[in-house]
Amino acid sequence: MNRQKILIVDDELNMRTLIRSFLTAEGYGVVEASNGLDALRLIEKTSPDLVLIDVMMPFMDGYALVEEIRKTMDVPIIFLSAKGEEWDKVKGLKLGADDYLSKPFNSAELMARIETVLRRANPAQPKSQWIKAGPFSLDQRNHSAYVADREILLTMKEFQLLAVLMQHKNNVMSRGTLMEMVWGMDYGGTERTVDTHIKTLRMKIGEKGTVIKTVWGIGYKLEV
Amino acid sequence: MNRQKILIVDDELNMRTLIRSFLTAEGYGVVEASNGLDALRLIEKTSPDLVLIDVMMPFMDGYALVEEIRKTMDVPIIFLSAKGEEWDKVKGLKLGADDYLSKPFNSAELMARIETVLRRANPAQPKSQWIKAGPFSLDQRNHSAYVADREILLTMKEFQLLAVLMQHKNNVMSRGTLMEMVWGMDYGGTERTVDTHIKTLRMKIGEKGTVIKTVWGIGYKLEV
DNA sequence: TTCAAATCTCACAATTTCTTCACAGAAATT
DNA sequence: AATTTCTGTGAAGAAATTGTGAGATTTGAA
Repeated sequence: MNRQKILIVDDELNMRTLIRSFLTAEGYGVVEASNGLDALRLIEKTSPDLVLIDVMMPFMDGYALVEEIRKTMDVPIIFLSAKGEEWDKVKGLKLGADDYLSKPFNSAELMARIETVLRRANPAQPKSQWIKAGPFSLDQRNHSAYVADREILLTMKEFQLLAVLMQHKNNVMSRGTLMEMVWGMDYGGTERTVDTHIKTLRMKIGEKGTVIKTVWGIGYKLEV
Repeated sequence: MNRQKILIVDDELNMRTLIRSFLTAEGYGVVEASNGLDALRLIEKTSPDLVLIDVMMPFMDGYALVEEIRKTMDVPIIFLSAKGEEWDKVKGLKLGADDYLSKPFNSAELMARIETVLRRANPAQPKSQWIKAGPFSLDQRNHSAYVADREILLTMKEFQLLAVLMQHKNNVMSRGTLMEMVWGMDYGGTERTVDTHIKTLRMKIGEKGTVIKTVWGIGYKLEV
């Protein structure tokens, strides 16, 4: 759950299998795509932490894929040059890739590049991406939420509201404070909106909904 | 030492005395001025961390005073509206006040505003909010109360009533004073309401309920 | 644009808290 | 002892706050 996801984009099944075996052995999660369109779809859907892209692929080649990805996402990208292929380093990096690697490569090489790129991508917050409190854990980057290993799907407001409550677990938060922290300092709406989101949060959390306590006359508290 | 200084500007002595008792009980340092000119002089001299200003004052009213202060200082300011007066929120805040409070107000309200404004002005002070007296301890921020490590659930009025008694432990508090401090200074209800809350407080406290002594003909006292 | 999801608001129901009152009982006063 | 004054307390209902469903509005993606 906490581990980082890597998307492999390569049209050769053997290559994907090989790389996946490297990555899973190191504890990374792996998602695979055999072409550019699948890759774009999977990036949307799974928000990988890193994308490995083979330059030479049918239909949409690596360069084109990077261009597409960069229109919407800022995910780190490493290029893999095809076997024996001439590598145009400058072209790849200019297009927005973060690093490149020429086949054949060995696992140590690959891991070293991956770690470097990932570290560069999240410089000062290796763990602040994750918030944990009681049965909850949130991945702020992926916007994914778990209640005791069960994933729940939250909207933006619900997610942020839960995040604030978790960051201040066991502390009462007034509706005003919550409004300030989630909606912004000078939001003009009614504070009762908080109640509505608390309602749906409790519903989505399910059984354990009672962990969000109402503190009468004050606000809400996440008690864990 | 490190405690924060608050300047009270109000022409009514009673009001200043009342507010001072709130503030000193909370550990703030207090400076008082009865008019705008004195206030300006004291701000120069003592550099308070916060200024409480009554809107209605002879000679220089609150609005004029804020204008003067803002010419040289950026100290946080909270307006107090005069008794029964119509509050022009927009005018006050536009002029540079950071918050406002309408009389009658109670100590908890005042403290909440003060803390919010001070925190906003100086965002690095995790000041603890615990009050202790005898077997009791209260966390005002979390609205949680303990009797000898056992948590008891108090309503707002009960909590504030106990807080006031604790802040003045071993001193007799008349019903009128308690009313003033918990309900606000010119609350219109009957003082016997205090009795009812004392009753439920004693019940919730349990065995040790007798620490709230009745002082016949005068009021109540927390004896610890 | 057009649609669907997300968000916000509102009204009313449900719940909790607060206040008042009346009367019983205790303490002081005569 | 009788009387007066004050306090304890249970209960009713007033008031305040929260829960919630439904519909309006906004946002975001295709």
